Amino acid sequence: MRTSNFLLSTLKETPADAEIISHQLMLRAGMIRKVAAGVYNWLPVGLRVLRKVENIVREEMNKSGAQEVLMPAVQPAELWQESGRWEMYGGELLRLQDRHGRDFCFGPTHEEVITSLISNEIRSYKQLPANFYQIQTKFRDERRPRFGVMRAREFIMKDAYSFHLDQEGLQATYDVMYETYTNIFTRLGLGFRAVEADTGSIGGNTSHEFHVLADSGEDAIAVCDKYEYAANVELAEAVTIGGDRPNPTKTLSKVDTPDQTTIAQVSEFLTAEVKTTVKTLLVHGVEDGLVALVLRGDHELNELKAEKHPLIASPLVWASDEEIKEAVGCMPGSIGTVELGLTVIADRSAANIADYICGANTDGVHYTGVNWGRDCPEPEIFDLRKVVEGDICARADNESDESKLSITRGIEVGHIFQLGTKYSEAMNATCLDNNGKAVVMPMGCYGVGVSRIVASAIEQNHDDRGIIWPDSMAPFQLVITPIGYKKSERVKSVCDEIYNTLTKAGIEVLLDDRNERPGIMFADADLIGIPHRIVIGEKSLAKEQIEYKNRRSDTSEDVPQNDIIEFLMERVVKS
RNA sequence: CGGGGUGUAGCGCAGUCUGGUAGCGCAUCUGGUUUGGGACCAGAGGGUCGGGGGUUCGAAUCCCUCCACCCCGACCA
Repeated sequence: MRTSNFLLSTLKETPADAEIISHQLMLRAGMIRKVAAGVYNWLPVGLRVLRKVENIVREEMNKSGAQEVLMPAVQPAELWQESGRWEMYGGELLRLQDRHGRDFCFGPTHEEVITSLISNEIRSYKQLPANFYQIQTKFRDERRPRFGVMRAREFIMKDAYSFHLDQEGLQATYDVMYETYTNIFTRLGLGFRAVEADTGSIGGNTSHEFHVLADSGEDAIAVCDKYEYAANVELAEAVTIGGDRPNPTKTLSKVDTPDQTTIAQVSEFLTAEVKTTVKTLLVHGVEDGLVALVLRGDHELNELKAEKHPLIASPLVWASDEEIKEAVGCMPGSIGTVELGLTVIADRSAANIADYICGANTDGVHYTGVNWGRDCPEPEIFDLRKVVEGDICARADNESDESKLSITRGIEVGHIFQLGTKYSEAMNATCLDNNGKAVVMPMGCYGVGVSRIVASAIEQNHDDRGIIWPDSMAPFQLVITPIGYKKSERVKSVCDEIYNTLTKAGIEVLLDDRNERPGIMFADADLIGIPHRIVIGEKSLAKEQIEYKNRRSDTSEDVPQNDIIEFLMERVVKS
């Protein structure tokens, strides 16, 4: 490709509304342009990268034995009513009506469509297992789209759905997909990690997320290398801290704490360590009435864990100030475990401390020296809190520095689930087993955020000059920067010859034949992140040398003109 | 959904408080001088000042209203 025939819409200045580096660079490099909140145009440079990712995903999926299909983006409401998600899915589902007033939605995911399709196509266990995928535009009406294509409303996703005779078959395909995803992200040249994950609204049980590791990631991941444990913080198990609960040593006493309502205020006012306080949070129960959740003052509630408790309403609903006043007689900030009169569920660590401080259920008053079993009933114990850096790994058999969790951040680019029979049951997807008996097929589902991968790769690979693509994703492998293309016949003919030879050899070459100053051409090539560059000018040709530079390296090297083709063929990865 | 903020040329911004013919830098186009890391000179084009309504002799500026976009939050006990 020649730049004279290619839309290189680079920007010198950073658009004001782009917050994170990948969004800024995608705009500056002329990869994307915004059409509406969370909706983007892909320009030629961007689309070339997107297609690279798509192709790698497609190749690896095909290798795994999955079959490509294409389902409609617009789906009839009936299918969603059948699965029960028309009501459940909420605001993220973009609902539409056709001219007859019939309800449709723009598909945010395709479990309904595929299950309905396959239930008609697959009749016999002999056709199983089967795995179908597509690469397609999805729409999820995010309440807050942001970060460019990282969290867009319209985006490209690879989604796959597998069907099985039994759980064993599902597990086997799940393992194959785990392997396939590992291959995909390895081929893309990304630093990533597979982590145990919550299954969220899609449903099902076993699940792993694949995260590209980056500080700007929206997810926190707890990792312990020693025990090979990695889990999304949403899910990561928090173990009890500090052995058996100590015996009480203090007596229960009431202290006035006027206007002290937060943990920080109370602990400072009473000159006590934060971890000797507990906070009592009131939420709605499954039945009418409130349930009290007790955490150590320095810990935070993990709402997803709380929602899994059978007595707690899901989704979690916080008690309002009025409800708290009515049930307890005080405002939030002075609630405690003594004579509370509500069901109490305590986090493992909160249940394991003695002589703690909590509210006295009267505004401006707290208790000190509170002990479970003596001053209030023993609580029900449940894992309620978010893990924090330095917690002991749930898989560890002893407490040591090696068994401590570290927390890193990641961008979720892949997610694999074992769905079980949630959808096949609802939509009656059965096949006959070898006894001629109808069996509801267990399902798996496997997603890759194709457009998000593009952004996450930039988060991981950039410098102050721009993007540094891994070879596998680069819009072009090589850029030829001539010095004096329009002035020097010799420069022009050498450039054209190398360009033609390499292009014929299947390498994607960008020849910068604009009549620009070298500084502009260098800046553009660096900004759009082409991994390999050669510079051809009269000066070096006089020495029969051609300058080569890798985008990642600070220095260039001179290559004899006669060896340049061989040199480049060796270094530049063919697409 | 709650809170905050911003809408002026393709991009980045000033002008709004205190009403009086719409500006700057970058980009674009023309001519010239340049040409190894975002050049210089001269000239040119480009704006319903987010939309609608109102006040006024006169509105980018004041008032009302709608819209779009961005940020923060959704942990308060």
